[in-house]
Amino acid sequence: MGKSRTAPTLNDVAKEAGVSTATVSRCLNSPARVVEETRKRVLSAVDKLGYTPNMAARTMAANRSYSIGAIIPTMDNAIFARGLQAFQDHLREKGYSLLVASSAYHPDVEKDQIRTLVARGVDGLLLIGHAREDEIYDYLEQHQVPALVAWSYLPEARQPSVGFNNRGAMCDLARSVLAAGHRRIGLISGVTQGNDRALSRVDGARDALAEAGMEPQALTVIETPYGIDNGAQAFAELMRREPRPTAVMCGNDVLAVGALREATRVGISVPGEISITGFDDIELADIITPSLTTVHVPHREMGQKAASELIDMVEGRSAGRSTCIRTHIVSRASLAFSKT
Amino acid sequence: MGKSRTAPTLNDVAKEAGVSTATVSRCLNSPARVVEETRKRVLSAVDKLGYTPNMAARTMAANRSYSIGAIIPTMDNAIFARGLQAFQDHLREKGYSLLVASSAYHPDVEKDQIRTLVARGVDGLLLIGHAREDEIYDYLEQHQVPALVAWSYLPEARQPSVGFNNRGAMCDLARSVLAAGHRRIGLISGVTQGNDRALSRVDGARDALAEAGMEPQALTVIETPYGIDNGAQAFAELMRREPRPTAVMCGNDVLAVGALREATRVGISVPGEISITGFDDIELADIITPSLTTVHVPHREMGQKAASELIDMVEGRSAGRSTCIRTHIVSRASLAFSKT
DNA sequence: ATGGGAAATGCAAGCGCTTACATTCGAGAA
DNA sequence: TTCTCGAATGTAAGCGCTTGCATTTCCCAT
Repeated sequence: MGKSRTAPTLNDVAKEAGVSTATVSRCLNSPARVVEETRKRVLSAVDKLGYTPNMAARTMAANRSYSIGAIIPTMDNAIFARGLQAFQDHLREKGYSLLVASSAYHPDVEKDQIRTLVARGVDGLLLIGHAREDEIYDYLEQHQVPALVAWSYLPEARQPSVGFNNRGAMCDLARSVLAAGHRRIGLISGVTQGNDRALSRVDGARDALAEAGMEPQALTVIETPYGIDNGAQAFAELMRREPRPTAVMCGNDVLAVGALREATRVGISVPGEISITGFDDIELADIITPSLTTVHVPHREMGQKAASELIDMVEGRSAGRSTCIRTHIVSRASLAFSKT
Repeated sequence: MGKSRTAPTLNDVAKEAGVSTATVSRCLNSPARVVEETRKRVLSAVDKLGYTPNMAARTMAANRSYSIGAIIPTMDNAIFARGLQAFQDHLREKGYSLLVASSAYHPDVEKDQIRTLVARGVDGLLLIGHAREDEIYDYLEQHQVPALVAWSYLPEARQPSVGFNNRGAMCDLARSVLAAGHRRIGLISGVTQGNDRALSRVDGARDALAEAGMEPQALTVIETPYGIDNGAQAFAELMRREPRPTAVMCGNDVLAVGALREATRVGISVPGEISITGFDDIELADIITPSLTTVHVPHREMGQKAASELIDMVEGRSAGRSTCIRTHIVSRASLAFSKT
């Protein structure tokens, strides 16, 4: 309503309502401490003036920003985008805002972003995966910024995590592949350097082979950054290997889609000649032809749980509990019995 | 390095370097105003103490936060995620952080988010589409927060925009459909209420029909929220209409994928019996079978341009220039000549 | 009536930084 | 040598809010 050039402050509201700024502040933050009549007066003044608290000032005075930072490798990938969306929805419900940064899978960038977000006074931080210099965790501790790891579940790690068992899930999937009679398996992994999730998935596949009494060489691993084209290229390379694998497992669905595309391009039938598996179960997995056998990860649930746990930590209700989100294998067309 | 319980402040640095806080501040913000020798001393003190400026304090004192807010309908959709990624990359390069909120296509939620972000002191705001109460623009003006609209280009609108011509692009695409001999066309649109992009796309399709001298009834429009399942459902409904359309244009690729899936499910051949088109050219469009004829939108370019324009506005270098991003039609398998 | 004590409110000191203005310094001009 | 003036630095007043502590108010037991 006001035609004032500058936004109303707590002081303006206080004057308007005929109380002190302290009372107005209390009205807004712990209404119970203010008697009803006063509260009404204050709130109507707030309304009349169209007052909105200045968060920077509040942050400074209370040393609390009601904002949470999240650093994810990339938003390009539907996986993170979806989880992040759920995370932010829940945050918002609880009155927190989300500061997002993305590291492009670059440890140095991530480190920098962490400093930036901490300097911005975030109350808590969501990080993807555990692999990270100890120094960073020290820094976070020193600054008393609670951090929660997601997309990975490692209860014994220094940081609490809300995620899933990448290794176990991949092992289960590999068991299915083995059960389908495949004995020469290719694995297109994401870059494992600084990415514990990618690494765990590789380990999981190895576990299954070992368990079946097979030699490690039965598994040919290629590492490549996540991306459709990279998946396609890696697949092409695997096809040149002798002996050719009869099944290609992929570190995530994006790589798998690339592999599938390449197979189609060069006329290799899937799953006729070669079986392919993915990981994550993004929408794409069910849409593509042939549909992808993959590991379903409940990203929304994870984002939601991560938000609520992180808020509990921030508000001192928890010292950091780890939660394991259950995944399951989704069997679709791309995996079939080995013909050999 | 310090084992102090609390982070070092400007004051600590000043003491360490034997100068006043003003000098330290100047060192950090306008180094040229400080003589070299002093600067060196200060910077090494900064280093030694591991000082990081407190952004809340800075925001408060300078009335400048070096953060930009973005409110997008959803991150679930790959389109926004990708554009947003580019946006934030560029922001970061220029020293800005990104505050993200999503409105779930809900005007009220969006309004609320705008207030929240303004209260948080963002220096500028990125909004998707123009359709919005005037009151909101007044509010933004009153608070002197520059806002830029993206995903839509409307040079004559109140707010500057960096986007593309939704109407023109859809019109072009519809021309191709007509050129392929289709005369009964179905259109699965996103919800147009409060979504100028969706509405423009419908208008664009109508333009092409009118241009070809066809009656408006030749176009059957169904509105549904974006989503694969919704696209499938809408497609099913279109198939029940008499006379059945020979081509179904979709408001975006996600809807188109749904339509395609439904066609496959009920055994309607695409493009044999029915042609389908999308909009956006997400990765999916090229992966799916049959591949989707669609409008290619350079999202990364748009995000990038939006960031640089918005920063220009924030830093007073521009009063808000609008930029039109060029789109083009990508012809793939899903559109073919009408057999009838 | 009155004293006591809890509840409600006010007072004012910061939070860490920027910046207008004041002061100091040094070098060249007179 | 003294004066002038611009450059370098210091001083200190906020920015808008929260919160510990002081003060006032009000209700009830006595």
